[in-house]
Amino acid sequence: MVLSSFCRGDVMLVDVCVNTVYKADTDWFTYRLPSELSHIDKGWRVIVPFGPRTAEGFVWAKRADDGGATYKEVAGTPDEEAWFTPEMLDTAWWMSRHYVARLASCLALFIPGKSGLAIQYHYCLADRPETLCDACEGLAEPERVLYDWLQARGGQGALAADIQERFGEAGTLLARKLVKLGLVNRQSEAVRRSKERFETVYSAAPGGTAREEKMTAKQAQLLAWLAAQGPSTPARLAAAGFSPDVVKRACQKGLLDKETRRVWRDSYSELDRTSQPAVALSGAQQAVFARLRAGLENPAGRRPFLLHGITGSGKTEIYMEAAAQALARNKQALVLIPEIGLTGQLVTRFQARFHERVAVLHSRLSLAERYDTWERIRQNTVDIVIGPRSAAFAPFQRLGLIVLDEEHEFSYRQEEMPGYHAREVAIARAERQGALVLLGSATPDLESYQWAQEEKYELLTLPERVDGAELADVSVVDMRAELASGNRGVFSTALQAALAETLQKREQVIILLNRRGYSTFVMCRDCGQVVQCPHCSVSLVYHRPQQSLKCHYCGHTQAAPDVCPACQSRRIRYFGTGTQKAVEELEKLFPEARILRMDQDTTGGKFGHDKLLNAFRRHEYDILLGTQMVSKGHDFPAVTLSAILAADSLLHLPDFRSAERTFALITQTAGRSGRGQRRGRVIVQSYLPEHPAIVAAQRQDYEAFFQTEIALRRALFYPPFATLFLLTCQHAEEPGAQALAQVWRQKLQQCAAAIEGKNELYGPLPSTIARVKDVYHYIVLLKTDRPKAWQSALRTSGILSAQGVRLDINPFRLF
DNA sequence: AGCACGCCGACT
DNA sequence: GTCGGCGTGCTC
Repeated sequence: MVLSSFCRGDVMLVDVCVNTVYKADTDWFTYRLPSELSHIDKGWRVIVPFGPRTAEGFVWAKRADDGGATYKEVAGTPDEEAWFTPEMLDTAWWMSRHYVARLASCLALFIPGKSGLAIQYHYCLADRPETLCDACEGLAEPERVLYDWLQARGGQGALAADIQERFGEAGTLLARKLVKLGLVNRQSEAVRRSKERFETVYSAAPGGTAREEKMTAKQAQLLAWLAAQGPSTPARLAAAGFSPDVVKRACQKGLLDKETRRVWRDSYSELDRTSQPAVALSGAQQAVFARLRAGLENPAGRRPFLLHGITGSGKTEIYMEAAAQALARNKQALVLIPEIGLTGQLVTRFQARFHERVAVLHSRLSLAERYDTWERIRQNTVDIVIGPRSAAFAPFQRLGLIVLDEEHEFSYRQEEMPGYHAREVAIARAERQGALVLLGSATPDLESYQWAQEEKYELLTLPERVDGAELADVSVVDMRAELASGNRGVFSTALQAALAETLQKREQVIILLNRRGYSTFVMCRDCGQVVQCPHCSVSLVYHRPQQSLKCHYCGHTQAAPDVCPACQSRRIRYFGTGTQKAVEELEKLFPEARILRMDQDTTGGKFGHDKLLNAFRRHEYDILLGTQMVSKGHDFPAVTLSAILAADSLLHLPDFRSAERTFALITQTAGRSGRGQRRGRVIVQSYLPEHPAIVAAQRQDYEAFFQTEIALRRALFYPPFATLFLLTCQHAEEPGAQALAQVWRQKLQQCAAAIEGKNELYGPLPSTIARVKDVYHYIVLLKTDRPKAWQSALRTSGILSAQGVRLDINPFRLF
């Protein structure tokens, strides 16, 4: 019997991944399990002492004591069962090795908010022996004030948060000093960051009606109402005219059953839930779906599917059919989307078809709401989850399908450490749970398409729009010629003509300009000085509504100057066009048009995006002008013209993915046009119309773009042919950042000697934006065809415990 | 990240 | 002689 090895007297040890920042190369620390916690096992969340701190930890392994050393004890657990399933533990392990990250930080991703516990420090006066009186008398003034304040609070003491509220940041330091002097005791307590919410519900007791003779008229009414309406909360009963007194008496008489039940918090549950039946699939869709169904039926040897479907080809219908198939097999489906709020009607359509079986995880949900949704997933009460990349870590136990919509989007990569890619995590989890992966895009990531060519993925295509709609007609306007002919505005003559025509026909327009603000930089005509952010190495952007200059990197704001800050000249001018100025120009050109601006500055609040997009959909506006967020997956049938004002803005960035991003941006924007019965037009304004990315985008020819770009990647040794390791070294002083980068370059050079294959090392180089928020950034870049060897070499290089160094594997940008 | 230890300069 | 600066090292 397995239990025999756990007999009484055996001391059990656990290896615990501590979920806090520390500088050591180890992934776990060993603790003793006290006998009252002997039920704790692999995958449990625990509370452990860690140095002078109390911390949250995750049990990685459990074993019998070898008597070799003494260990601290596990202090407790916040849970009644293991938090992590074996599959989650395994996925986290894979992530920690693949991304060269700490195991605890990978495990933490499986918890909403990355931690389930908040550690509260509690200070109270020590029982003061007489010997300490002197210390007390000799206190300096600030400590004295805190001491007296604590004394006034009596036995209850104060939390660190209370002290900070009263005395500010300095209060924490004062409190520590008092602890050191022995005048004050500090205790730590771990509290759960999110608590379940319960509500009371009343229902008619089964035998209640049999006692009719004892019932008052009101009570009879109450029972009848409950019989009709079902179990109800006190609030609902009160609203129906039954006072708390009536309910209480009825309950005492045994007429009612009182019950407490868990409430699932979800501020999105009241969204549009109009029912929509399944739509019949077209021929091409059916062919694609047949492959997917075969994949769902026969998991053996199955690869991830890449669905390359042009814009408007009905990818969402395929996702829904595949999800329905998974549900029919009693499996769960996860639909990942780049960012909620920018997903058009995908959520609405899923909810319309699958109703309450769908849960939406939203980046703007509160922590409590996220916790509740995770609990519902864990309890298997939802079958379909739609969410952003963080949803890839939800506690599924019977996944049948993972969909990544718009799989090329960069928001699938997490910028904070560990810098994972949701596609890679999805594939890792799917392998472990036997789920099918479906990646969908009109402009697949070059890497994904290459894997499809190499048959690591199975390629599915939807080459035509549904209902015979035609792809929009794309024309490119050479802005150099426009400038030569004397038009210095942001709207070319061709675009102005197209706008006039479209507005006259009462059709809608989407215009993309990838820069927010009014003017993109401010320069003095006499000394040539451009106004820079005092904390970052970027120029400040003029925002007209506030009459201020803003930094788009750190948020620094200052008043817009009338004279040059450097030479006091009055010949200071505003250059470049952002969305604010573009709207202003548009208003001058078309005074009658109703224009809606959409960028980060106009989309605040929980439903910021939805509000604007819905107003545009209701045709309350003629023109939608904004940053990239206007180009993402929306479906507006009345839009027949879309335009990109500065299509080459991304091409100037020093990044090997610039062309890929430009092609995707143009194609996606073009896809917004002509989705209804009328054919759409697209106007692309560029100073580099001959660039291959723009030429291919004009023809909407992904295949051609892929062929030229992949050849470049191969020749220049870039992903998918190389794996990139990007080290970013940060320091408050520029020489410090450079020196740190130099040290790491040398370390990498030493590693390279032991790793065969192609390894190319670059740097130290100042990052494109050398300073952000007063911190200097230098980079070292490694390109290699031996990623596995480098992952293990870097793991033992001390990088996990190094100060001011971060490592990204295949980062989504290099600058 | 915290916090302790420890090794040198400005004060009683 | 000692208070306190922050460099270095550790967290089972």
